[in-house]
Amino acid sequence: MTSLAAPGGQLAVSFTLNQRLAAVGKMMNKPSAIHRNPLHAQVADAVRGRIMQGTLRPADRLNEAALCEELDISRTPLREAFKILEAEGLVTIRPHKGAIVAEISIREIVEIFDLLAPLEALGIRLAMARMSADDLTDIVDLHDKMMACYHKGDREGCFRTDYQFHNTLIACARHEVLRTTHTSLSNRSQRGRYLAPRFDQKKLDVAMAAHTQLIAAIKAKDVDRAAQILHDHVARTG
Amino acid sequence: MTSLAAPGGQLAVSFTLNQRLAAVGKMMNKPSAIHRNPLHAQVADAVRGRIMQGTLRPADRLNEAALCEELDISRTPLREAFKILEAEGLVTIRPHKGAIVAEISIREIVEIFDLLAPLEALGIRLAMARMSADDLTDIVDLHDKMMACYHKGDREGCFRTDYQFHNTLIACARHEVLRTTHTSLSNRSQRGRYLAPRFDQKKLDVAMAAHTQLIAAIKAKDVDRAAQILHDHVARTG
DNA sequence: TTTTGTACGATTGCATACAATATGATTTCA
DNA sequence: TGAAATCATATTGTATGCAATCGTACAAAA
Repeated sequence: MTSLAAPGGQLAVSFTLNQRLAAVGKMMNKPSAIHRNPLHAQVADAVRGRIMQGTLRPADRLNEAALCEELDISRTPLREAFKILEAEGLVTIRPHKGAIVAEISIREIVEIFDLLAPLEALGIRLAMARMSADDLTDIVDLHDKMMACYHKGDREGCFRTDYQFHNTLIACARHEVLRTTHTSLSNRSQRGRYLAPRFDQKKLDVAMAAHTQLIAAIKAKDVDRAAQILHDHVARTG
Repeated sequence: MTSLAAPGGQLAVSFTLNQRLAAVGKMMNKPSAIHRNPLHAQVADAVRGRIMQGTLRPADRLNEAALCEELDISRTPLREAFKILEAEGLVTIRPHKGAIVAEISIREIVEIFDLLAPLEALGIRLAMARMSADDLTDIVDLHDKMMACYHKGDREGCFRTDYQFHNTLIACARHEVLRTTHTSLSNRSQRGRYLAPRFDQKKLDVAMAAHTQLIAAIKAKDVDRAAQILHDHVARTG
C-alpha cells in the first residue's frame, strides 16, 4: 500500500479547476474554513501527481484493481477520479477497455502552445496593469534564480524555475479563468516531456534571452512590448 | 421517468473535452468505428443539456436520489457524471452537501470573454489560413441568416445564429485544443444568460455591424483586420 | 498456414448496501 | 422565552456484488 500524499516532486500539483474555484470562493468569505478533501479528490491528486511527475507515462494502463490495491481504496472513488482526470485531458477512458494515461502527440503539444501564447500575453497585460512591488520582486527573483541555474548548466533547475516563472506571471494577473485554463493546458503539455528533448542548449539560450528582454519590458512598463515578447517566446517553445 | 435523450433545444450540446478528443482521434484512424456511449456519459449529456438549455439554473440543487429517479439510473453513473460536469465548470460539488448547478457571477462572465476574445482572434487567423470555399459559404450563410433574423426583429434567432456563427468560425480553424477550450468556455458563459439582458437592441446593432465588417475582412483576406475586429467584438460582448 | 468458432479469465459498468455527515425538529434547561 | 443540546431524518461518501464486455488461448475447419 502506498500513501495517498502527493509525491514530493518539485512541480506544483494542482487541484481540479472547480476545486480551485471553490477554494478561492470560500477563502473570500471564510478564511479559516477547514478544507475537506473527499477520497475521490485525493485519489485524483495522487494520480495526477504521478502523471505530472512522470511515474505514470502516456499510454500506461490504469488498472482499477491494481490502483485500488495500491492506494488502499475501493473502485468507486477511483473511477470518479478517472472522470475528473479525463476532463482535465490527462487520462483517456476507453469504454469497457479501461483507462490509460492520455497519449500525447507532437501536434497536440504544438496546439497547446498555440493557445498558451496568446493567453500568457493576456496574462502579462493584466499583470502589468495591477502588479505590486512584491509581485515584481517575485518575478525578478525567479528570473535571477533561473539565470543562476543557466550559468551553472543546471538544465533541470532551469526547467523547473521556468515553470514557476510563467505560473507566477499568470498568478499576478489575478484572473481566475485565465489561471485555471492556463494550469490545465500547462499540465497537459507537461506530458510531452518525453517526446522532445527537454531543452537543447540553443533553445535554452533563446529562452533566457527572451526572459531577460521580458523583465526589461516589464520594468520599463512597456505593456505592448512585454506582451509581444512573451507571446513569441511561448509560441517558440511549442 | 424521463428519457436520457438530450433535450431538443437549438443549442448544440457538447461532450466532454476528452470524449471529443478521443472521438476525433478515432475518426482519424477508424472512421467507421461504432460509437459507444456509457451511461455516465449519457447522464452527463442530459444534465449538461438541461443546464445549457436553462431547465436547470445556477444554484439549483442537484439531488442525487431525485435525479436518479427521474433518469431511471443508479447513483454511481450520476455521481460520475457530476465529476465530469464539475471539471467543465458547470456544476459545483460541495462535499457532504451535494451538487448544485455552478453559480456564475458577472465577474466570471467578463473573465470568460477576456479569454474568448484572444482565442477567437487566434481562431480566425488559423481559419483564414486554411479556409475552403465551402467553409466561407457556411460562414456567409450563417451571417445572412443572422441578418435576416435581425431585420425580422427575432432576437432569439439572432442569439442562436450568433452562437453557431462563432462556433463555425472556430471549427474552420481545425484546431482541436482551440475547439475544446472554446467550447468549454462558451458553455460556461451560457449560464450567465439570466444575469444580464440577453441582447438589448443597441448591443445587437453593434454586434451585427461587427459581423458585417468581419465578413468583409475575411473576403478581403485581411487577416490582421479580421482578427482585430473579432477580438474587439467578443471582448465587447462580455 | 490462415481463418473462424468457442470458452474462460480478467476487467469494466452499474446497482445496491452500508457508513459518515449534514440538516432540521424537538427537547431540555437556564 | 430563548439558547443549547439531542435526536431523527435526509443526503452524501464509500465499499461491495453482480452482470456485461473484452481479450486471449486454443481448437476446429478451410
